[in-house]
Amino acid sequence: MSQQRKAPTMADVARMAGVSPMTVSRAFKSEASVKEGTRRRIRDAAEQLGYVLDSTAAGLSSRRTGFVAVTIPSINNANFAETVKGLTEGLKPAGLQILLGYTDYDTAEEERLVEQFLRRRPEAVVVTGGVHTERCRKLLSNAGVPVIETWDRPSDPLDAVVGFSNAEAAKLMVEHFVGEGYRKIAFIGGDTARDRRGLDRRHGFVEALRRRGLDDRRVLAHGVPPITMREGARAIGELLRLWPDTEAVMCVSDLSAFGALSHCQRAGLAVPRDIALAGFGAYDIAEHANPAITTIDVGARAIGLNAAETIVRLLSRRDEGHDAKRIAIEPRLIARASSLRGG
Amino acid sequence: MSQQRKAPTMADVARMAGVSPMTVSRAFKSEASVKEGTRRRIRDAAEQLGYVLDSTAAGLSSRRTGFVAVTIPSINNANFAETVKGLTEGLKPAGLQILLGYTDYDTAEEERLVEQFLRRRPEAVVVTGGVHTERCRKLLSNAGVPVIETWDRPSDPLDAVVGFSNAEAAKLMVEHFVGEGYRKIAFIGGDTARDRRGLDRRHGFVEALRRRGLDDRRVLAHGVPPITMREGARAIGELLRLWPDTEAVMCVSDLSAFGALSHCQRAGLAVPRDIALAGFGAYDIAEHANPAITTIDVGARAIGLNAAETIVRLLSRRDEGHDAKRIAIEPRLIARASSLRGG
DNA sequence: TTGAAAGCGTTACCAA
DNA sequence: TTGGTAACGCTTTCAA
Repeated sequence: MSQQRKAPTMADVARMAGVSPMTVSRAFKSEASVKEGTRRRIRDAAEQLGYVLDSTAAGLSSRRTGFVAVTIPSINNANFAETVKGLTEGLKPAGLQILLGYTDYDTAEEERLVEQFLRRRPEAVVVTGGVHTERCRKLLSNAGVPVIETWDRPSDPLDAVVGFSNAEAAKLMVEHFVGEGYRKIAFIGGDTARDRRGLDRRHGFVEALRRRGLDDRRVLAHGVPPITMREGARAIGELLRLWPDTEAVMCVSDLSAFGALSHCQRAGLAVPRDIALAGFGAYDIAEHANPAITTIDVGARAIGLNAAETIVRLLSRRDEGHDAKRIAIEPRLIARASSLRGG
Repeated sequence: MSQQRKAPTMADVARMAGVSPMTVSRAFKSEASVKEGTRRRIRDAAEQLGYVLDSTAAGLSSRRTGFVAVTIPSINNANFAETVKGLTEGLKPAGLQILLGYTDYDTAEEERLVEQFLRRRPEAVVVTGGVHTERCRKLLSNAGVPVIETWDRPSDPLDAVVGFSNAEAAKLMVEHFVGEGYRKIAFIGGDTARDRRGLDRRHGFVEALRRRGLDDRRVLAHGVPPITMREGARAIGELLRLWPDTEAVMCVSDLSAFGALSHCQRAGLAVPRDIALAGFGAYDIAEHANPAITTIDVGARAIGLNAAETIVRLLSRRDEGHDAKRIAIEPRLIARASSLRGG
C-alpha cells in the first residue's frame, strides 16, 4: 500500500519501549551491550510499529554507509554476473552490501552512474575496465575511497586493479590455432571502441599473428557492443565472402561465436572440417553447442572474490604501502571440438 | 587513490566562493534562482575542491532520496535485463535513479535485500513475482511507498501489479502443439518451488492438457533455478527414457530448450522430425539455434516501462483511487521450425 | 537573489 | 547498562 503515513523513528520506538533513543540504537547493533530484556522490549516495540532503521541517517552520523558501489557494462552477461556474485560473497563477511549499476558499455553513462553513486558515499567503488572519461577518473580519484578496476590491466590505474590482459588472452588462441595447424586465421569483433576489452583482444590477436609472420588482415568489425549472436552471424558471412579460404576464426565472445557457428551450419559448412571456430568467455552455450566451442575462461568469479578481498584489506589498514594493489587473474584456454583437427 | 582525507562539504565550497552554504545548495539545483555569476563562481569552487553533493544528507533533510529499489532474481538473464532497462528509461524523466539488487531466486534473500533497500528509504520498490516471505510482505506493506510486483499476476497483490499470467502463457503453447497435430506432449521444468513463475507455467500447461483430454503425466522437474542448458539436456534424456513416444516438449525456458535440442541432436534425433521442441522467453538463442526454437515473448521491456509509469503516477497523485493498479501484459507465441510439422 | 535558523534521524562521545 | 548532548551535511522555511 502506498499511503504516505510518516515512517516511525527511533524516538517512537524509544517512547513505546520506555527507553532513550540511544538505547534503541544500541539494541539494533549486535555487539552493543543492552540488557536482554530491554533488547527484547525494544525489538517488540519496533516490530509492532513496523520500524525500519534509517541507514541514511545512520551513515550521516557514523560516516559508514556500509555499501560498495559496483558498475558493470551489462546486466545480461554470465561473466559479469559471476564477478558480481564473487563480490557479494566476498564482501558479506565484512558487513558490506553492494549497490549495482550498469553502464551499457558507455563511458558517459558510467560517469553519470559513478557520480550518482559517489553522492551516496560508498565505502569503495568497483568499476569494470580501465577506460573512463576524464571527469570520471577525477571523480574517482577524489572520492577518498578505494577504487578497484576489474577485467583489465590498465597501464595507468586509478588505484587497485584486479584483472587480466585481454591482449594476452587472445594470444593464447592464436597459439592454439597454430598448434592445430591452421595458418589462415581471422578475428571477428565489434566495430567501435566502446568495448575496450574486446578491442584489446583484437590487438593482441593481430599482434600474435604478425609475430608469427601470418596474414593479419583477416579482421572484421561488426556491430556495437554488446556483440551478440546476430553480429557473429553477419560478420562471418562477410568474412567468408572477403576471404573464402579462411581456416580458423576467433570471435570476440562465445555469443558471437555461436552466431557464427549457426550461420556456417545453415550455409552448409561443417565446423571444424570446413572452418574452425572459437569464442571467448566460457559461456554455457560454448559447452552445449554442436560442436562444442573452444573458448577462454577468464575466471570471472575469481575477479570478484579478489576485488572483494582487496577492498576489505584496503579498508582495514589504510596506511600501508601500495603492495598487492595489482592482482593478476590467469585466463585459461578450453580446447573443444570446434577447433580441433580431429574434431 | 584511497586516502581518507575528509570530503569537502557545502560549507567549504561556500567559504571558497564567498557565499552562504544555502546559496551553494541552490546553485546545484537547476530550478533554483541564483545569479549566473554567483552560480559559476560556486561551480568553479566546487570543481576545484572536488566537491560531490552528499545525497544521503540531502535526502535526510528533504525527505526525497530520488531512487527506486529494484530486485530481480538474476543478473544473468536477458529478460530481466530488458525489464530493468525499461524501468531505467521510464524513471529517468522523473529524476529517479534505480538501485539494483538480485535475489538468486530465493525469497529469503529477497527479504534481506528488501530490508536493506528499505533502510535507504527508496521512493518506490519494484520486486519480481508475487511470492514473498511473510515478513517481506509486511515490510513492503508498511514501507509507505508504492510497491510494484512484476512478471506475475498475484491474486493477493501487495499494491500495484504489472505482469502476465504464466499459466495462460503456457496454455498458448499447448494450443500451438495441438494445432500442429501433436498429442503426446511433455513439459520440462525445475524441481523446486523457487521459481514460482516456472511452476505456474507448468500448472497452466498441465491444466490445458487435461482439458483437452490429453495425457498430462509427461512432466519432468529437474534442477534448481535458474534452469539452464545443462538441466534441459539432462531432463530430456530422462524424459525420452520414461516416455520414448513423446512427440512434443515445452521447456520452461529457451535456455533449457536449447540444452534439450543439443542433447537430442547429439543423440541422433532430428528436431522437429523425431521430436518437436519449444521454449519460453524469446531469448536470442531461440532465434539462432538450428532449427530455430518456438518460444513465447513475454514483453519484458513493456513490463519495465509500465512499472515505471505506474510509479510516477502513484508518486504524483497519491490520493486517487486504486484504478490502474493492475496492468496486464500480453505474451505472444513465436512459432518457429523446432515445432512446425513442415519444419 | 541571498542568508540565518531549525530541523531531518541517527550515532559518537562522555557521563552516570 | 543506560542516557544526554552534540554533531553528521544538507534543505526547508522564513526573513531580508
